[in-house]
Amino acid sequence: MDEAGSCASGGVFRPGVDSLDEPPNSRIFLVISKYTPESVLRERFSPFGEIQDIWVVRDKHTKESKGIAFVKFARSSQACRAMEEMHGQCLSPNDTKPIKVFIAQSRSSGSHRDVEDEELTRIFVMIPKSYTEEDLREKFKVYGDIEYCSIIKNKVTGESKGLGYVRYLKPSQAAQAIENCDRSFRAILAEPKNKVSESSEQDYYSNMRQETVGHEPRINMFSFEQQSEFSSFDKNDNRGQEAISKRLSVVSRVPFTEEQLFSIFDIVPGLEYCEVQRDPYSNYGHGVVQYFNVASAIYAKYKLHGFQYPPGNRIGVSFIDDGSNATDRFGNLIEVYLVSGKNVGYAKYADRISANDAITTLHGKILNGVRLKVMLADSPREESNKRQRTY
DNA sequence: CGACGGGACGC
DNA sequence: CGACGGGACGC
Repeated sequence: MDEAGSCASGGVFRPGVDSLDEPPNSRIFLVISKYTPESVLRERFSPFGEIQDIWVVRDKHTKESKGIAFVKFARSSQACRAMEEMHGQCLSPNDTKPIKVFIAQSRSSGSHRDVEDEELTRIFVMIPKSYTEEDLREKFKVYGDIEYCSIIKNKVTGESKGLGYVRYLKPSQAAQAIENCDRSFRAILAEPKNKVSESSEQDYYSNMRQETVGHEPRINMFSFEQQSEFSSFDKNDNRGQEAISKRLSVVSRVPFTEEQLFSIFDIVPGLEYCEVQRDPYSNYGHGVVQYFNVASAIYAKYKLHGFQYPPGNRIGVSFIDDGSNATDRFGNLIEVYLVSGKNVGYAKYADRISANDAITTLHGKILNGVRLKVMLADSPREESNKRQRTY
């Protein structure tokens, strides 16, 4: 590229190859079974967008699959959604291991390190100097769940430099912001600030456990290896004043049985019970699902709202405010919601100080190679906007 | 004459 | 553990 010798025969410029990473982060890297054919990949990944290329890597001589594949999408948001939805799934019932899905490293980078969410969820934008963080949030919340917004300011005068960051919960949301926001924002992915010192991740973990003992919160972390297959679409339509709780209301134009309801929601660990409520005056299905904890309910709502069951019919899932959520802004238990990659967790602290302490200590730290997100789980008093915290 | 292009975080 | 083919190229 930089040699003066132009493009002779050696270091060729191959448009076909270089376009593999155009636009950036539009190609996914898959670890799959050696027996999964390309047709299955096409079938399972085409719901996420326009597939431009599928390549199952094979041994040059034996032609046997190496259990690796690349799928190129037209857009980065499509690749991100495919990753978010398909990682951890089994493509076939007789597969022994769930598949892994990552955004592929660009070919020119040469690195084989997994691309982490940290690098895919924060965007860097140019904004009018008059913008506040709240203005920024208002402009960019339509693209997804914002974890935080920040603006670069002069440290002495406090005046904006016209540059800002928006951190989303999911890579697909950051990608959609970049793809769809006004061009005047010049939105791009932000370079990670701290070139990760993953060395002390074990320390953070033990710190967390110590704090846990000190303030007696309950922390539950779940591993959701098993996910299901929905072409989840508008997962973002429920950022209203919803009260988070362990109970979910399920509605459908098509009636369902208790067994069917159970089989759907049992996908998420922690299901306590479910029941169907028949409305004799309509043919709609209505049910109530309850989990043992809020984290499971949050995750279930996130994964199953908009799920097609039966195919072609989307079910709606929303929280039922039954008071089971012990969050309290003036009183006792403060809930903290944790997100670590594909895991979600939930903790209760005795007071706001302890909760804030946990947040400042843990938020953004790298645990097991994944960036922790720690937020207050509920804040019904906010007059402006509340965010949905689910991933 | 008259408005384009620029762009990085308190450790 | 689990990372890079195929095709055909400018008058």
